[in-house]
Amino acid sequence: MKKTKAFRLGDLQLRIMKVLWEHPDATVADVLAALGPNADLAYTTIATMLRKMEERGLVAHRVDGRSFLYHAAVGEAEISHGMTSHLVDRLFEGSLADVVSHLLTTREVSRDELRELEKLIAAKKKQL
Amino acid sequence: MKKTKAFRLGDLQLRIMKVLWEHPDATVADVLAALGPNADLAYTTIATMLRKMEERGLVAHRVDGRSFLYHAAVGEAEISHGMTSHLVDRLFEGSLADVVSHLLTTREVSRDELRELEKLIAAKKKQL
DNA sequence: CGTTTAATACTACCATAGTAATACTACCGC
DNA sequence: GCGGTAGTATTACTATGGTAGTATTAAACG
Repeated sequence: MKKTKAFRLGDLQLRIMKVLWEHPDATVADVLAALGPNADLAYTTIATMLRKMEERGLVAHRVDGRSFLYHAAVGEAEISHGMTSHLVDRLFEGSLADVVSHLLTTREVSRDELRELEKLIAAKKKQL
Repeated sequence: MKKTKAFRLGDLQLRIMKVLWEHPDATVADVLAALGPNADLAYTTIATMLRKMEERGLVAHRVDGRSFLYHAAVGEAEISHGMTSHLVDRLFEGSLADVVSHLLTTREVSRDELRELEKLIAAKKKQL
């Protein structure tokens, strides 16, 4: 069993994963560019993070000439699921209703969004 | 402004906060006991964590004889909101529908829970 | 060919979370 | 009053995330 512990991703690591999910086979320079100039990071910072993340099994690379082409080694669904479940379990004891209730009371919600939610729930209901 | 950065709580820290929200004015021994014997931690581990958390402004204490009585210095709502928002923003770009959709597809959901969610949404709708 | 240069590798910090042993200290019971 | 004990204080160590400088190497260009 792998048991990647696919939660516990730092902010930068998650941003890098997002880049790799969208652009597989990215070089260090590609990732740095994709993070945008707002994220004022050194080239070597990204390179180091990618190496550390590869150690952890989050990403992998293949060689292309002198360059490494990195790609995500775990899917977005797995990470999302891991991180979300972790939070829901830790903070709301796994109660779905508690999470949604919390979200509805603490965030700005538009009428459109509410309609969207109703649709989601109706669909799920039919599926049961 | 304090800007407590009220997310980024480790697991143990969150468990301690939960204890203090339920039992204010708890001693180190009280917290340790409340965490249960399953959590096999040393007395000094809790004491150290509490001191570190006090440095960060998460908890505070008052003196009672030789003992410190600890209480939470930030509310449960603030922590929940901070942690949840952080995750929703980082992982789902702030989209409520995306979060709920994800929760519905990745977790076991009972018909009762769905009904509960519908009720929550209906209530919110009326409130707008 | 030799030199610039672009790539990775190595090393080194700092911060925070978690964990705990050890040291100090003051009260309480005898 | 003295010693045990119940507290806190100090110190320390591991792991991980973030950040980046320096070293090395190999390719490319003239």
